[in-house]
Amino acid sequence: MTTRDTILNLADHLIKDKGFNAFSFHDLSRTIGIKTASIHYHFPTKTDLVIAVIRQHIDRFAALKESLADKDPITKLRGFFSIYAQLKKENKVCLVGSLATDLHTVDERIQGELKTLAGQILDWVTDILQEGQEQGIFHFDVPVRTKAILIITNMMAIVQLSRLTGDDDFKLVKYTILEELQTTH
Amino acid sequence: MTTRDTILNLADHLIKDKGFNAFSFHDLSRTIGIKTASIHYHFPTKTDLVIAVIRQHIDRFAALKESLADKDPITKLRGFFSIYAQLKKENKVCLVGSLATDLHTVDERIQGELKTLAGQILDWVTDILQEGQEQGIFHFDVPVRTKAILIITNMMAIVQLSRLTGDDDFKLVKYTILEELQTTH
DNA sequence: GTCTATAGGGGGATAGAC
DNA sequence: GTCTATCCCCCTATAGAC
Repeated sequence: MTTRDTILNLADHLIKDKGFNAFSFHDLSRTIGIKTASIHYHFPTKTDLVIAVIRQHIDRFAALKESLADKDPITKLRGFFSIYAQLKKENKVCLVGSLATDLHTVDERIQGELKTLAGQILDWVTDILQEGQEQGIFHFDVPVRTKAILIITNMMAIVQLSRLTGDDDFKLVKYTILEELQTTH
Repeated sequence: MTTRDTILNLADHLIKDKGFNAFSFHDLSRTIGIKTASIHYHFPTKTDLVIAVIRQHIDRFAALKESLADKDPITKLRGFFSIYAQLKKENKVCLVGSLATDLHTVDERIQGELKTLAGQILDWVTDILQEGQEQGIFHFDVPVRTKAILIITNMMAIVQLSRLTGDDDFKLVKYTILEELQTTH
């Protein structure tokens, strides 16, 4: 792995573990074993680094969506949930939630990139739910975009809240959503 | 209002606006019009200040619960939602969400206090849902504590996510939850 | 690409005068 | 209770050698 990618992945980890304002070039430097000045060669500013982190998420998200394109809606939704399951396993929160709470402290370029990522997530979950509803697999009474927001907010916040109420609450939420979607009311 | 309370309320505002690691004694100093050294007279350390902020939330939450004790479950739930509606109005996020994302960067005493607040919130919403279900006003198929977690996570995260997807999404979520709870499936 | 050295600012906290 | 003065540390970022 290139040094650039090592920095990128570690920054990604740190933002989801500690938040934007708590992670420093020294954190990266110490762990990777290069000096902070060297990091600036790969990413001129902290803003540039965070933008690259978000873009990596956008790319990986698109790749996940693509890899599941011909699967059934349940498999797609499980694929979406696996992102958060991995976060929970590492006791991290999601990038969108982490940066959204810090939104008023970051560069406008970061805010713009984050809106792109959030829009992409919302669009994909909306598509999955739409497809499942049309196939008679998912059942819900509210507009599909609204249902997508409800599910995304459940995921976003349970990785945060379960840090306080108990780690098992993540699986509880995940399974409940999957069950509830497939139940005929 | 005492200087102590002024500091407390401003710190509360800043944590929900910018996050724990982004707000400084200088922010407080500049706005209030006293020097940073004077703030340490009222709160020896930043940790002490944040703990006082959380305790104020615990007290106000208990007061809200008490003031609605003899009301119907729908009124109680609307009262709970009004906390987040006020946050959304000011484009802030909730204290629990803000500090949960920064959890690994704060003192253990803060973590403990925050767990108390989260537990209190979960208990109250669980009680409200239980009462509504027993009265035949609310309808849901999952365990009552689970349903409480789903609703709380919707609220926690929609104040974050709607910073990115659009402020109107808050009301959408609020009304959808209230409608869905009262719908017979 | 990575280093040393350093600039320039901001952070929380304390001592002691008033 | 609030002030001035100060300490010491951490932060992002840059210049220039290697």
